[in-house]
Amino acid sequence: MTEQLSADDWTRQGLKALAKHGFTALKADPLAKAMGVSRGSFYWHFSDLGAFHAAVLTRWREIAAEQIIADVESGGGEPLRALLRRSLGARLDLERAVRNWAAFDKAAETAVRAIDRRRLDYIEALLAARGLAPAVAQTRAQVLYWSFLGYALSGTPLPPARLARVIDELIRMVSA
Amino acid sequence: MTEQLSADDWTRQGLKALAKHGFTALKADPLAKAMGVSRGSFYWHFSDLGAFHAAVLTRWREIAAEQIIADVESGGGEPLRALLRRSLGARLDLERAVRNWAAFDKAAETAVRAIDRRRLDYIEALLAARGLAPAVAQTRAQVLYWSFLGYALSGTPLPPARLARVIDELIRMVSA
DNA sequence: GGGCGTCAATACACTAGTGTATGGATGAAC
DNA sequence: GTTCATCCATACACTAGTGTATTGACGCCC
Repeated sequence: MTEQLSADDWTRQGLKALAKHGFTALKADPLAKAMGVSRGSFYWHFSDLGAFHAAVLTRWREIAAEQIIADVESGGGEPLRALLRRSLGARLDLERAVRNWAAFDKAAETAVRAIDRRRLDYIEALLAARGLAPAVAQTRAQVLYWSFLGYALSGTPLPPARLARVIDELIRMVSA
Repeated sequence: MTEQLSADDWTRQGLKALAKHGFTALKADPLAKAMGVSRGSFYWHFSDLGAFHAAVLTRWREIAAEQIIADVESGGGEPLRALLRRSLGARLDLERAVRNWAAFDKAAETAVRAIDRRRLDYIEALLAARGLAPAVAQTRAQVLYWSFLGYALSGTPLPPARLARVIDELIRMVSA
């Protein structure tokens, strides 16, 4: 009987709804309808909405972390360029939704902060490896990351042609 | 009788609530309670929530535009530096709240887009005036504005000491 | 083939909010 | 001092969602 749902099915659906409709869509009733079951199932797998939200956030943290790793390994060339290409090219709806959520929910804010720390440290290390002094690397990593966030949250994807130019500019900006 | 409220009093309160609690606080009932009146007043001044939201957005557009003007005029020195000092130093809760809102509300999104256009054009003109070629000015203005947005939306204000270093870096980055 | 664990449907009481209709207070205008 | 517009209160019906309690279907194990 594979018709039965697991808690994981619910969190997966949660992430999907989150990316597509924002955190306001993380409600038991609409999700249940979207999955073709009743809330009875939801409340069997999760004690309440809070528990469900926590599960969704945990899953997001894993994904967001995985992506960093993937970016590190992701290519032969310049790791910085590879990272930018991958970050600025990807679907960023989920990123945007979680960060919006973080403005309203303490747990989401904590998750976002953790991911930010991790990404920032990684970028900083990349810049240091390219020969920047620690203090400079820190500031430029910060600015570079803000640029990424601003782009992600603006919600307007770049046409590929401009994207290439933007990446070149970004690399120039953080280079000695 | 100055005890009576005007539509403007409501929108002002709306902006306050927006900055403090986010767009989910833009509801008739809680706002009325906060102002010590009943929803009867609200529904006298506004036909429905949509009309109220539109009024709040209109007011925000005026403010956000005014701020740009103020930044242009704001000082003797480098206009770019003055702009950055003022933008990165200000309270950005309202900015953040409106942009969050824009992810859920079409009218808010339109308002945000309009303000973005205006600010981008202004920054681009500043960079062009500093001697950058048009294409370069466009790209760097874009990146600079993203950095601002990323900072604004990250919700973590910088300590003044780091802020000075960040501004120096930003100016270096967009300079020939 | 009874009992048990797993998963889901249903019905219930509850909360927070919308919008409407109606009526009341207050001040100005005549 | 009546009439009128303005502004607010109250009561109502409605919607969308929460969480709980009870019950039912299904498969498995022995």
